[in-house]
Amino acid sequence: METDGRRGGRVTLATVADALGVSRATVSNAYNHPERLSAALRDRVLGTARELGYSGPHPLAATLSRGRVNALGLVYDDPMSFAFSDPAAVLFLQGVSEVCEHEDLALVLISGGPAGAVARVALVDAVICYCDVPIDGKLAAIVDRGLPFVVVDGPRLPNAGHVGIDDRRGAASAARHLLDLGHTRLGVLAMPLVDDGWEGTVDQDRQDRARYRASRERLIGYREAVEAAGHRWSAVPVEERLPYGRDAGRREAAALLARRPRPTALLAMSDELALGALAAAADAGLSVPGDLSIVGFDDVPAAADAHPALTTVRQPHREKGRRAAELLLRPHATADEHRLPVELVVRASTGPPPRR
Amino acid sequence: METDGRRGGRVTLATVADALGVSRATVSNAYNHPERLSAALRDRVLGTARELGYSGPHPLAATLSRGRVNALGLVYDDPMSFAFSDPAAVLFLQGVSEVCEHEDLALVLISGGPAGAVARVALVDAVICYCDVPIDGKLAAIVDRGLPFVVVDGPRLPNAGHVGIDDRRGAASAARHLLDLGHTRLGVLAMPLVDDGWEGTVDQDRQDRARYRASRERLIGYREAVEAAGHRWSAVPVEERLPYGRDAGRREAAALLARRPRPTALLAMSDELALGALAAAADAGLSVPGDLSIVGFDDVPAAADAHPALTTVRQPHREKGRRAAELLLRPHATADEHRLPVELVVRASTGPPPRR
DNA sequence: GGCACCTACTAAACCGGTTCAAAGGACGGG
DNA sequence: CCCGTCCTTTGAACCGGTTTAGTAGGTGCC
Repeated sequence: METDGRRGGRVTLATVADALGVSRATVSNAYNHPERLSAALRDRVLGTARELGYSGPHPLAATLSRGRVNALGLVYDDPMSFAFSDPAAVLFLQGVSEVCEHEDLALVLISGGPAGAVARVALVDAVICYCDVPIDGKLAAIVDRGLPFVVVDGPRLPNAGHVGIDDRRGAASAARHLLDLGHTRLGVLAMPLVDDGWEGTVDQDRQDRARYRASRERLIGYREAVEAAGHRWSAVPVEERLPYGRDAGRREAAALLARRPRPTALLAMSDELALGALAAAADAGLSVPGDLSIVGFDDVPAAADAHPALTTVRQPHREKGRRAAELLLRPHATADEHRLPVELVVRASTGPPPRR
Repeated sequence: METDGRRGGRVTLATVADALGVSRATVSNAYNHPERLSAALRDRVLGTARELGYSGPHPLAATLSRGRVNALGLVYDDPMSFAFSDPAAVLFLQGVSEVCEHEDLALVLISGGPAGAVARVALVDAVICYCDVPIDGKLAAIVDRGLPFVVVDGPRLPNAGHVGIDDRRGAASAARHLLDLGHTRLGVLAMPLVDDGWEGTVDQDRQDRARYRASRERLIGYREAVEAAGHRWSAVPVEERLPYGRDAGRREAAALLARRPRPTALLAMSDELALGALAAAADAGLSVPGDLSIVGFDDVPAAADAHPALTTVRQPHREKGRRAAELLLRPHATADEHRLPVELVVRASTGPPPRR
């Protein structure tokens, strides 16, 4: 028997094995299959390990043999830190982390270099792609590595699970709500549609080129409802500002409210944008919903707390996170596509248009 | 030369090496030290790899040799999913993730089993302990493994970095603000102090036994200010409710407001609790700050958006996250203790006590 | 007393790479 | 023509374990 014991001073499993004159397999078993050892030997092994300052098998090495790291990866298409300023993303993360917790998995947030440097080497068993599958390096890295993954809110991809909502229907219900109330002059607040740093009023071509499937679908939903009500979509101004967030919403709304005739209702593609619009309305001295109705999308917690409370389209963010994680854990226990329900939540930010 | 090529069908580095009749070292170099190979050979290696469907060195194996995983761990003492419902924690996470992004590191969220099952095997190079170092399994696992770590908001520990704020001074400034305004009947809204599921009015013994250093320090800060103003601390009721969050704040405040004489000002140990108190005031038909003043702690974004905007103690959550991460990346480039500034932000939720 | 069967433990292959010392060959200078 | 250098490439050790097939020794059964 010529194991190596302590090489370079590090205390490894072999060190312990040598100290006891047993094989490395035995020490390994003491940790991983205690029942395979006699109680006496097991205690001796564990005792000696403690004395030697050995804190158990190196997880990396164990993992290499076993082939599983017990971790779920999450990639996001903006820098990961942006996710933390988007309440919807935070809820989604919460859902994912609930499952990870329950399953004793680590949750690995992957961002880093645009070339997917981190994604290429991240130690994970599977990946949730909370993004619209931009064909940038991150996803490519995941696919190349052959890791199982699920796409959330993006397009369906071969060999990948899918979780999403019916964005089109949700958007349509928001628009229909306003139209039913009698509004005829609408405006739309959009998130960044194309990654070119552009700001302004969006024409149809740009709408069609929107990078995110969710953005495109929501626009189509609005459009279908507007046209179904007999109005021209081209008469509905769509504003886009950078960066994504409340301030962008405020500026978009300001631009729309400066138009004459002024819109009487705004469709925001997210609650963050809608909350910005609320601020813009206050800036302009308009009362909501007296002078202006506003509908959001997402139903984040702040929507209900807003003044007035925001009418919005609810989607189950946490549930999306949970489903995505579960889809990866039990690939075949369930359909690999999940379309979660959306629901219009009417609160206090919408009402009939002003008398005139 | 008798490498093994394709074993079990998996395409490994050896497969590629064999296909080309070169050594594994050469293939490895093609990926990790391209400059050491002639351009011709390098291209041949990479080309063959592509043909064979080899997507580059297995990160796990590479990592085992190198000893570095390029990932930072984060442990939290509640289930990780709770962190996502605490806006202060979310900001902290954002700070950490900014640094990770910049350094091309993955960020690993560690929760799972109370015994630290996940912490014991998580694949990380170092750990941020965003918690008060409860002596539960998670931290023990980290220490056993000999991983470098930094404690945030907790006690100073040997061989560990530290990031925090002056909780005591921050709390004292909040209390002093109210006392300066002329308030004499105060009440305190506390987060859960001891992990025993208890709810009610907290006596001094329980205050001293508070599990979290930050909780203890904030209480001491309040106390010092109160006593410095010549009042008795024992006359200030401290309420504790479960679980941590806005609803707990609402119920704590309701309890305090039911007292006779009624407190004219509330000190909330966090903004979440303060926002709950705002709701409780509305429930009770009290105007803020006319009938009741409220001071929070944290200055989360929602504090400024509240109605009325919340007076609170600002602490730099994101900066805490950044510092913690940087401390681990450059252990000696900087002092291993960081005490960040706090600052009272006076907004609209505080004013003089009602005339009578 | 002989044989099948357990139990407890071990040897050796394996996981999939990285790295370092050294070897082979080309090249330039004297 | 010989020698020292530089550039490529390689063999072999190493990272720190897990696992499988198999061996020694004891037990139960007839």
